[in-house]
Amino acid sequence: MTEPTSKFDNSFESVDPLANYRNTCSQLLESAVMEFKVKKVPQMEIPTSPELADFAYPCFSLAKDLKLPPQKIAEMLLNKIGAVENLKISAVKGYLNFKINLKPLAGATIPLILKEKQEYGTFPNIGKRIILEHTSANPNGPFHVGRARNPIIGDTLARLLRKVGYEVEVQYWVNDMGKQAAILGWGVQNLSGDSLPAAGSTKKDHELVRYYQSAYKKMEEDPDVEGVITRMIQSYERGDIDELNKLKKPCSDVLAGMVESLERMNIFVDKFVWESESVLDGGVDEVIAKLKKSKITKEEEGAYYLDLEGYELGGKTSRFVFTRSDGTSLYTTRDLAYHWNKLQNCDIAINILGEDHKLQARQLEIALKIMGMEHVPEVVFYSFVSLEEGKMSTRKGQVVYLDDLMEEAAARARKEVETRRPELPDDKKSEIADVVGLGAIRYNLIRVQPEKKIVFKWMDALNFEGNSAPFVQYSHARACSILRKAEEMLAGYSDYSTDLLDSPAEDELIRNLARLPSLIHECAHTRKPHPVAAYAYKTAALFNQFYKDCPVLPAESDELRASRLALVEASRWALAVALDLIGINAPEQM
RNA sequence: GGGCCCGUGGCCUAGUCCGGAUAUGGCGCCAGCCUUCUAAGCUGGUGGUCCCGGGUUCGAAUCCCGGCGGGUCCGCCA
Repeated sequence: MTEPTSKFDNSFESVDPLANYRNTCSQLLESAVMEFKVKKVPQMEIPTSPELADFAYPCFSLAKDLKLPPQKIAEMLLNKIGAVENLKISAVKGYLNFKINLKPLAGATIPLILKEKQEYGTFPNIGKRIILEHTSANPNGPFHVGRARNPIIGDTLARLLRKVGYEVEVQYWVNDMGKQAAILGWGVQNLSGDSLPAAGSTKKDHELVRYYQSAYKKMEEDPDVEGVITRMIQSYERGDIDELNKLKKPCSDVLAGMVESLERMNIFVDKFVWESESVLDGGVDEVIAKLKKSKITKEEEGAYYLDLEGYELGGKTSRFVFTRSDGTSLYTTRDLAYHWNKLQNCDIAINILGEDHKLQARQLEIALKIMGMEHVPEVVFYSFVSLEEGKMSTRKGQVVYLDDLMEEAAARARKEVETRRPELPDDKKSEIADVVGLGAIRYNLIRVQPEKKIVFKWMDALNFEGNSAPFVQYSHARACSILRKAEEMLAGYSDYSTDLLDSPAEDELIRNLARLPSLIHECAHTRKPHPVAAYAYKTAALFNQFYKDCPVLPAESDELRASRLALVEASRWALAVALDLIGINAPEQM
């Protein structure tokens, strides 16, 4: 199964306004370089600042081969290529620069966006199926912010992958076995709600986590309780269906509360797969049987493990234990069964995991290969969100719950709306506050590359200015406001001419709008969500610039007004598309 | 002890894979801009040993080696 490379393959003219130009430039470049008779496939790059060029080729390495100054090479290439329609090619400081003329670019980009609207940047179906697993948090209590990064990265990637034409199924693997499920189950069966501290919310996850916390404490204090819990674990791991069903109920209740939180964040799961299913349907037994046949499988006191000595896993790890002495399975075994099954039902499996799972993911991969699975899951790892005081911990009370963060964000946004738009009806205010507040949270957690750790600060999470979701949403709302007013004054723009858009602000904005499809393509295929946030911000900033420099409704002529209105609408859709990809709603007013 | 990841102005951050054009932007701070389409905005200024030391190269934030600091992992837990 070969993935399309991150290099663009130029077959998407109808989706990407830059595709034709990129194709042409690289062909011109390639044939010109070929004349030097060097074996080199020149790679174009996107220059740091867009005024310079849309594509550029640095001539330094060629200069070395030919023993000529880079600038000289650039000039020679320029001469060989000569004049090309719609392109301005120049040789500057050792670079061969290709700049697309604004008029043809605007003429290709704006009508395309106006036609596609929300579908701008949507690529044709690839005919491949992806199962993307994200979150899979234990259902024993509400989400805290430390865990929120997982669903946010996962959901954004799912949106990106769908946008470039994959069929994506999002799965959440529910850990309903394990010790934490037994503790929760014991708590619900043996504790009365009155004896517990009041819940911070009426949501099921917040209510039930009290049983978990209290049961955990009792288990630590009382060996009898621990004994009971251990027996519960043993019986359901042997496949005791009654015991499992008893435990599944509270898990499922907690999960319902967690899902509510996810949905409020615009995150939707297609399928929940229960860990216990892999035991009940024989999947785990199958895995154990397969692994036992491996040459590197060893046994010690009845427990079976893979001897991974030769795999260079680092540290002191060399064993992957897949059955206990009593023959029952471990979490990793069940995870293996889940993945065995999952991989059979998709072309590509992607998992979003915390960096603490790196070793485990590697072991899983090795075990899958030993079992004869030819493809293994791709994993996107992320670092943790911690507090300034340190790691988040539910038991130490050192947590910020996602629900509380969402409430606070919405409340803060509500206050802003109240002062800015006092005339709006109440429900409209609330609606805007929600969209802005929750957008700020998602934006803040997706804008940083996943491998960097994040220290949670209320000030950052609730930032409504600068590099933030509300900044982008505000630009979108401004665009919508102009369009609304245009409609009121019946200023249609069917006879606009993109040729009239030639100020510097318009130029930069249009070039940026044209880049969106290739950005989407790149981000999806490299599995990097964070540049989408940067793009949304950049587009909003350029739109604000345009907004300030180029009066739309008060434009000097009807034709100019019509043309600018077209650009406003195109910008509006690009902003909406980018926001949607990061799961943020684009309000029409705020 | 070993493996993996991170280390860019006071704070946050892009760029790092694939080395090149004056290192991207935000927050903060300072000075301006609301009688023209929403000031959650715009303009200008301030601020950098790209953790440190070597090496490779015409050229290193980027590649290699060695340190330092932080995160994370190394269970018959999940």
